Amino acid sequence: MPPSDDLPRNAALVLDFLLACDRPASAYRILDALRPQGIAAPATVYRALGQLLARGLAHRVESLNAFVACARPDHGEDNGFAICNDCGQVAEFSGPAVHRALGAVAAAQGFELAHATIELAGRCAACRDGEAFHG
Amino acid sequence: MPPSDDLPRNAALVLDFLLACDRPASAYRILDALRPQGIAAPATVYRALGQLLARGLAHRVESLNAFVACARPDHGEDNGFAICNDCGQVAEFSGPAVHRALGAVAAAQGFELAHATIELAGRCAACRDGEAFHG
DNA sequence: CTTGCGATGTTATATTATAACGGACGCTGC
DNA sequence: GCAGCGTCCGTTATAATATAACATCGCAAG
Repeated sequence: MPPSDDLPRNAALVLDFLLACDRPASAYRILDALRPQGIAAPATVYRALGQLLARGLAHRVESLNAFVACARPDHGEDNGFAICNDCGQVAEFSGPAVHRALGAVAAAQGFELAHATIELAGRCAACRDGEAFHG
Repeated sequence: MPPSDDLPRNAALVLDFLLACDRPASAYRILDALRPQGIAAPATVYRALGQLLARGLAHRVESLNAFVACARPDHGEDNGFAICNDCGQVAEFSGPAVHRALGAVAAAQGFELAHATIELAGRCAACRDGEAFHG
């Protein structure tokens, strides 16, 4: 079983909220959503997020200063995100070819790679299709 | 000639500072550095940064919430950064293979790619060498 | 029991970023 | 000239994001 089970209460609350959300949420948005559950301060949310990030159950989307539940907790770290500028949805992807290419770049520089942040901005297929109809 | 010449005064000040810096600087660090030159408020710095970003003369490093001068204003956009966790220095790189791979991932999802953020965290060659000596 | 540690609660503060307003300046058309 | 416009600039205020610091609580190991 995944280590999702022995999560502290607040981390579980935050993870549930992120999973229910279909898009990234800022720490303060999470805070507002979980006030009814007794979460009252930013530090509480950030602590819970820290636990989730450490377990790989959530990711930080740097270019949005926001957080998402991990879509593939089984896969490795260093996944990428495709962020739709129109609808705000985010798709997580793996991209082994991307990692190979990045590994090669790092190796060429003698850079010891610990973590890769890969975030694509653009328009998702659904929003492209929508636009085709409307103009 | 590059469009670096007809820069507004504040943008030129900020760019000079970033070029003099060998590492990323936060907007507030820039602000502090340029107070003697008469820059007094965050908005001023952010406006200048906006002009530089628009011209591709500087980049935002998302994972640091900081800014660097572009190391290769001649090359395309969407360059990547290799960020050393030890010394804080950042190397900008191009990586055509990376772009090809990302383009393929985007295409496979029907995602219309507008901009790619690629940031590697790890240890630069110099810091690795240093460590070899010290332990 | 008691000690130690991880999780939590709470307050305060630091850091990053933008909104909103008005003024100064140069340029263009008349 | 000078009216209109656009860009840049300065300033104040505020929003949004993130962490520091410290007290408490509960539980499991010894």
